[in-house]
Amino acid sequence: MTATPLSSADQNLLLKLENQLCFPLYAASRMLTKAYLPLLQELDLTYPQYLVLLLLWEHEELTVKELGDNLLLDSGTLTPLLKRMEQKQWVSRRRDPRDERSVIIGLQPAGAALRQQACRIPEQLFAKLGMPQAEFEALRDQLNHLLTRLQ
Amino acid sequence: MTATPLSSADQNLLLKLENQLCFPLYAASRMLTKAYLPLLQELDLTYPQYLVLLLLWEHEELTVKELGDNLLLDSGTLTPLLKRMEQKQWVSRRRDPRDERSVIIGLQPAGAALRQQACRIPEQLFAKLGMPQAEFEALRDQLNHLLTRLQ
DNA sequence: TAATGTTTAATTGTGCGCAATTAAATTTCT
DNA sequence: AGAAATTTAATTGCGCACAATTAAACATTA
Repeated sequence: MTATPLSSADQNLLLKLENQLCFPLYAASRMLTKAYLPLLQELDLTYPQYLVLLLLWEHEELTVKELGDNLLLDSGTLTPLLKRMEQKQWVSRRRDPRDERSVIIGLQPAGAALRQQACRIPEQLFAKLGMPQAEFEALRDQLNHLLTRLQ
Repeated sequence: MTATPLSSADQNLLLKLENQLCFPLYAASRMLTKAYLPLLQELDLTYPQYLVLLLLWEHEELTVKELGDNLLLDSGTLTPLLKRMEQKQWVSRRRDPRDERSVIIGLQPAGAALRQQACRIPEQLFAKLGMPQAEFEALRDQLNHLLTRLQ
């Protein structure tokens, strides 16, 4: 299969930021994370720390590996992040006695208690967005679909 | 306007990663940037550096402020990034003689020359995605729309 | 069982992102 | 003109992201 050469006019169009998929994705992601900031600051949380808690509120205990598989983050990101969360007494870290390679992350009482205050965040953010529900769900589903393509 | 309380079952649903907008956005953005990596590494570029060049190929000269307005990045991010690009002789940095507060970023020959190799990246990436064109454009347009909401 | 290969976290080093502060230049107001 | 407010970059400090390497634990296989 031979690549068709593009005219330079076509290239000019393709090189514009707004015609690409990646830039709007990159920028919207950062702006949306920024919209979370005031809500998360009340809980002294960063966005990736909030994601870790979302998973732990659902599963109680997860290994670093499992957290990484779910969040698509590696130990280079998670290890220092989890150590900071341990210092704040939100999570615990211990080796799995049945497989000493794995580190099990558990919820401490303070981390479990945060759920009460955090459980309103999704609604608050949805309200802040002021986006029709159908549009919200369509975009979310397309992004989840893209995500499966990218793995 | 009074907030309607949610059932705890509803809250459980809302707190799941895949039901939120932000996580798929955050994860897809990182994974898509990662898909650019092999293409950008051939040019010794990072993704945000590539974005700066996309703008300069179009406009030849832009101030740090204008770059920041376009990319939604501030000087805390751009200043060190542009200094690294200056060291590699891709861009030039000089004060605007008509307004000494502004720093004008221009293209150096090596930076202009990169365009020849980079102009194929958008097509290569689109091919790599293997996504129907209509789906690509719909997602891109929805993200651009979300982006205007978030500004 | 001993050697080989794989899996899992941790570590190291680099480059963003961004809030907060500082300092200089310019604009606006009185 | 002079004072006050605004704009613009740079700096500082912190927390991700992630590639690459290391080391330990476990699994597989000869």
